[in-house]
Amino acid sequence: MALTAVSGDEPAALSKSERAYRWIRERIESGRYVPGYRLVLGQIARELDVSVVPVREAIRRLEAEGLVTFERNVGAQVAMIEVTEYVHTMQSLAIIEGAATSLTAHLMTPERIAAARDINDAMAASLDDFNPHRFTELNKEFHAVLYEGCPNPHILDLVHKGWNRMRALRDSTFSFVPGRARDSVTEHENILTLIESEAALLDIELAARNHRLATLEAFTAYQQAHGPAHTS
Amino acid sequence: MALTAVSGDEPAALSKSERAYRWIRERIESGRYVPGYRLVLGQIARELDVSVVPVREAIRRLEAEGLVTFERNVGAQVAMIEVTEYVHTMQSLAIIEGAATSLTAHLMTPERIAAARDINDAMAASLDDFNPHRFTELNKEFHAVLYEGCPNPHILDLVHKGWNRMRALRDSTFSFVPGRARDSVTEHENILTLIESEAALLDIELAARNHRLATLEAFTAYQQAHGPAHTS
DNA sequence: CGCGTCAAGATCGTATATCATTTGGAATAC
DNA sequence: GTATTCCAAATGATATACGATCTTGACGCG
Repeated sequence: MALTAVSGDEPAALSKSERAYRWIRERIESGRYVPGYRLVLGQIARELDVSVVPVREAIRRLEAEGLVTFERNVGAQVAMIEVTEYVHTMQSLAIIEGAATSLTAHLMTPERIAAARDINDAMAASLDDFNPHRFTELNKEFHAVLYEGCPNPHILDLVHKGWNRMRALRDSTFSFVPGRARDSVTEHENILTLIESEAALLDIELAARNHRLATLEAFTAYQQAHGPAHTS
Repeated sequence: MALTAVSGDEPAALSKSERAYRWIRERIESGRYVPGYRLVLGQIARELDVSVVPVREAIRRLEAEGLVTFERNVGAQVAMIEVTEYVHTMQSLAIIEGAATSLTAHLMTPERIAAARDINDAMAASLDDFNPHRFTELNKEFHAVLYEGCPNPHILDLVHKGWNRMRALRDSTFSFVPGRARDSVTEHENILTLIESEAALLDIELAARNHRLATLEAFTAYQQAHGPAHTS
């Protein structure tokens, strides 16, 4: 009942604040809003055909999640990541993702392991004709297969947030450190073998953790050698 | 003018939205707003002598942080924690806090270790004439000494957020599981010994992790035996 | 006596309006 | 030519107003 169709459209079961949130977030995650991009309230409000109030709320949520930074009376911009923060985030991601992987290990079916191995094979195949962006995508998929079944949703959430922070860096470490990709594929296979053989969970956890820490070390070593990249 | 000390002054270097955020958060963390307490926008706005808009933004931020839950057209309330979520949060806290502790271990000065030991001695002394609330406070202080110097601010932040979630449960596990407190003190001393003797970082990490996991297991075992407590 | 319907109050959702702050550039003085 | 001051446009911050939705309890019917 109550066809109050005066204003034209119903709430669509989604508040405008929520719509704004998803809209902005999607644009950040898809890369259309690059790190440092300035989010102007009025402009976004016009594009979404809403007032600024819901947009403000959306940005506040994104701020609390760390996807955007905010300065009073100045505005919001897509969060940037500096080298030091990258290192810290990678380190914590190593710990959390390692734990998530080991917690998921005994739930891995042969099918899922096969799927992971397929992805890793694709990564190996792409080593010639190397495309960092593509490789990073596959890398993410590979690890997602290993931890997405994690029975602890809280840890899973932390892993996702960690990956989100990483996206602020254009194409992850593989863009900078050429040799790292090949080692990475080898370590992937090693992790899969551990899971298949039902190795001790701690061994799996440490393998996954050290895999990521090795990537981080490759990055920092490269930084040392070549001077800081233009990450700001 | 200035009927109330808070009205027409200058911005005081703090936006109203920010003030509302801190005000609500302080009330939640101090326990004045217990889990489940309903946060009514208009009421809070009147108490702070501001309009509802800044209050809304504050609550959005708190929502994104997980301190409050929100339902459309119904309102916000201080986040509650159910048993299953408690287990998941404790598990992730075990992992993160263990990592934080080991990362901080080699930065621990003899003074800080002594401070931690003093706190643990106080915990031991309070075992007779047991007060769960007091014991929980000391427990938090003890661990804080062990990880607050963590060089990775990101991990430190995660530890804090984990503890925040825990507060939603009245007085932690020590209220339920009488025997656990004594074991806890022993394990604390064990951790301190490991740090003092500069044991392998992994051993320290696992000791800290298992210490918390043991508390969790004591809780779940108690749950099994006595039926679910009234945690809602 | 129980259940459905409806109306009133409470509360949330959003738009509009106004004030405050920042920022960039033009005008002016040196 | 450079530096400084000041003004105006852009943008953010907040208040107020009104419509939408939910909750609650009264009322009538079976």
